Amino acid sequence: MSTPSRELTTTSYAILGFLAIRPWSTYELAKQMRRNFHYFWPRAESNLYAEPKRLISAGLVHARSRPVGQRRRTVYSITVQGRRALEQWLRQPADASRLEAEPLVKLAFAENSTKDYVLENLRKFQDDAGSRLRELRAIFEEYLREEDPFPERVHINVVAYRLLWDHARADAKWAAWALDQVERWPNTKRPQRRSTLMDELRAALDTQKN
Amino acid sequence: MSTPSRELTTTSYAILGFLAIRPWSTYELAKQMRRNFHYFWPRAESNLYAEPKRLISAGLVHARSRPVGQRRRTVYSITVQGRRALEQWLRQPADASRLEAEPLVKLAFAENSTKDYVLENLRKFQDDAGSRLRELRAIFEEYLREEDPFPERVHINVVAYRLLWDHARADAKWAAWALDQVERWPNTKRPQRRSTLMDELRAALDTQKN
DNA sequence: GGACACATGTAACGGGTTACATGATTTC
DNA sequence: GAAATCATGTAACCCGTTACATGTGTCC
Repeated sequence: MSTPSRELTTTSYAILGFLAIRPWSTYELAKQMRRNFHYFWPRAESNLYAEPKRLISAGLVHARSRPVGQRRRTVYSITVQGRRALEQWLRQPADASRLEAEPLVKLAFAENSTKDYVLENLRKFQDDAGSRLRELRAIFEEYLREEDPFPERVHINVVAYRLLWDHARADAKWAAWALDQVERWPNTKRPQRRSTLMDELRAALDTQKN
Repeated sequence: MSTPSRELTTTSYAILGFLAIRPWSTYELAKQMRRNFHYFWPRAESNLYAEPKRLISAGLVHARSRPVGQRRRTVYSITVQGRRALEQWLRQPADASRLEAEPLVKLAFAENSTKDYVLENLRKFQDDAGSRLRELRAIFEEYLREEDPFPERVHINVVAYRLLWDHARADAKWAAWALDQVERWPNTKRPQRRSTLMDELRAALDTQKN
């Protein structure tokens, strides 16, 4: 077995996974990642231009470049070894998912801010959830019109997109509720009556029952 | 105004925010971040030992170290400038939150795996959501017993924790549903009847109505 | 007095980011 | 034929990570 000198990253395997579907040029890959992976594996596009080279030196991918004017376009395809490596990677347990939410960091220190700024922050969060919802709806409707580019993958995508949808929904709902809560604060430094807050906590705990 | 030579990161401001509550030693800070921030701003603990130094060189924090045996313990406190910097940072709009979900990356390439491995992956995801739920419940109950260490911050924490709770709930629910869906796949490469999948999509879209 | 968890870091490396550059293609 | 946008990268920097090292209290 050929151990690659350097460990590949999740991003490498994401590229490899796309190449297992069909050959792509880097730009197409980048566009595809932006469309599909952006919500759960966000990466700067410039980064994606470096990855295939690592895959090549590990022998998992090979490149074929044709001249286009003075430039050349490189199209990558997966090798047999690449498929094996991908399959093997898929057998390892995945790392836990990880959320990085700067809006929550700012909220956590609200005492040092004003209600107006806190509300503004929440509204932005809400807008953001709203646009995710809209984008996902557009994708879903594409599926319903049977215009999805890889119909043989529909079963997988339906399952995966559903989580993104649920997250966006949860975010939107929470934002509306949070906005309402913050409005009830006398100011950022002082809680409202503790008992009403405890009711909210109990309400949350109750949602687990069903 | 004193522009710090190097831009501070969100992690720096997170530390600064804690120091705005009271002075802490680095170790306490690390413990506190692990407890509270771990879910929405995960960072390796070793990283936290470097941050205060940057804050010091920006004049936002000062250190007082006392010997403890042959070592010394350093306790950091926020300066007046530090408070100003924190307040100013809180006024800027926050970056969008960002999810990195390797389990979804693996799911997205399920065609190259087997149902068993896909199911295993989902079960791990489910367990993970379950333990988050349990940990959050423990925290909530601490609040209900009025044993929370910073009662003057309860209003903020209730709002912030509620989002984490909703996410964990959404994850757990999705995992159960996804497990069921995957069971219905003939195999990882072939979808079940398309129309039943489209029904799932429509069901998702319907959730937005209420 | 050995083991073990708690406490406090340092060193080195690298993946990912931002910023920049420039060729090709379409639009008007 | 100018402007805008699509396509294809490179360079440099740095935050965060992993791995390591070692002191301190405490439990038995």
